[in-house]
Amino acid sequence: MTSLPRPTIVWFRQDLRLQDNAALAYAIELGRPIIPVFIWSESESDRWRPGAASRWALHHALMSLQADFAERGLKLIIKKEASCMEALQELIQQTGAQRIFWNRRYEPSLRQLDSTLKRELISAGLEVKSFNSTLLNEPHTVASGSGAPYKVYTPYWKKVHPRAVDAPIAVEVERLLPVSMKLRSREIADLELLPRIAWDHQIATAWDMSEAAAQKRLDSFLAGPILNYASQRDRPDFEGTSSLSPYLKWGLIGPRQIYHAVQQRCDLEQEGVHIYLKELYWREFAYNVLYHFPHTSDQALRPEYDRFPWADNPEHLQAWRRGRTGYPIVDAGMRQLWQTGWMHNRVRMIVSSILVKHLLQPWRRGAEWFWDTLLDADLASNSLGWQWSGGCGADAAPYFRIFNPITQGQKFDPEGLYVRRYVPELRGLDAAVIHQPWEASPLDLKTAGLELGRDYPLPIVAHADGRKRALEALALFKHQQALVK
DNA sequence: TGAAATGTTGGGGCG
DNA sequence: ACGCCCCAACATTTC
Repeated sequence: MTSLPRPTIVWFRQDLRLQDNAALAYAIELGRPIIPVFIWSESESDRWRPGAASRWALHHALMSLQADFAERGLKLIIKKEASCMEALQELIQQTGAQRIFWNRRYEPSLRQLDSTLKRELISAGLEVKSFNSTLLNEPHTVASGSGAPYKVYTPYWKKVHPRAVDAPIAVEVERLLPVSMKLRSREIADLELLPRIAWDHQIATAWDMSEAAAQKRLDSFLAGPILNYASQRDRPDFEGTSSLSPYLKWGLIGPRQIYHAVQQRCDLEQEGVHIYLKELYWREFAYNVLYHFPHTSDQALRPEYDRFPWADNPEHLQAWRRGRTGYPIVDAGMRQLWQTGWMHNRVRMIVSSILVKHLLQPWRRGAEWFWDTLLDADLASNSLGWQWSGGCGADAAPYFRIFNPITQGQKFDPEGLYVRRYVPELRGLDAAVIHQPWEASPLDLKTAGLELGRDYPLPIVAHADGRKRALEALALFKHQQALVK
């Protein structure tokens, strides 16, 4: 019997694509049969196990990746085990694989898991290689002049943006070699990533979770919206943003691909293009902060804020979650999130300001809800965003920065189109009052067929009162902290 | 990637 | 013609 070439395992995790996949490309270079595998080991995840919406996205991303491999005669192996090590060992024993490659992850608990695994696999005699396919600049390569990690975006950006970005890796998929033996694999459905009760209908019509769809979305964004990005990105009533975040989440597209497509197809002098690239670096900055300050998914970067006396009001929290705060722009955002698995970024800032400032709820409650409901739920970006709103993080909003949900609505949804789309009970109201229905005249309300307090709630707290309360609470806290020091 | 309060300026109405 | 007031528009400061 001729000795068969030993296959290479490519372990897919948050890089569910064929193109620009460094681990896969390197495996192909070796010219040996490849076993692509995905492992679901829930018991190994910490409290930030993927939320319901991103599990939905994962299911569809795996279906798509499996189909893409099947087209080339390969089977994406699905494993469901208590531990990744167990799953990998079984595969190694069964196939005689000698090498295992993957693309690196950066979430603190996953990084720890990966480094343990790498050690164990090496000591078991395997060749293990890891790659970067997720970031433009990995956090360990970025430090300030003094050697400290950056905590402020602008100096971070100034440091990294002049660096050359590696071109996306062209993966020669036609050279993919399958293994000849039949390998045991679970069905993707066995992972039970889909919801038990079918709440995903609208999400399914809004999102096609495939590598091809990600590229299509990139193409259409670069062909139009990016030109007006400077002004339109803040308008939730238009599709002015890239909407690529759900694809970035599981790596259906990578930032190198986005960056180079922008470089090649866009006028870099244009303001919108420039601002968009800066947004891509916000994602990088978020990874940088979480990597260097691994506690910031759970605790404030500024430790004194963990002693802030946040309110604990389950009714308020629930009203916020369900989009029943009585502020139309907030409720539209929360319902967009619930219905579509995504929320416009401008509105994310408004809804988080309401929760943390007007309602004084802990930013962690908001982060947990976003984690469960966002298709793009990303630990680094989510933590950074919520700590920004909470005023307790890196480059955070100062404590006195409190959004006015009425003026924000009027400014960024001037016709009320966004509100009408997601808060149907307000559809009959005129643009002049749609962001403050309590100001509508009795006639307006009658015409709109609306009774406040019955069909739509009155504001959960009057803006002026909520603002005043937050300012007082935070000023008092600042004062007390100053005394403690 | 704020909002509100306060300050300043300048045009126009009007006695 | 002039001073006075009002107030919008803009600028600055304060939270």
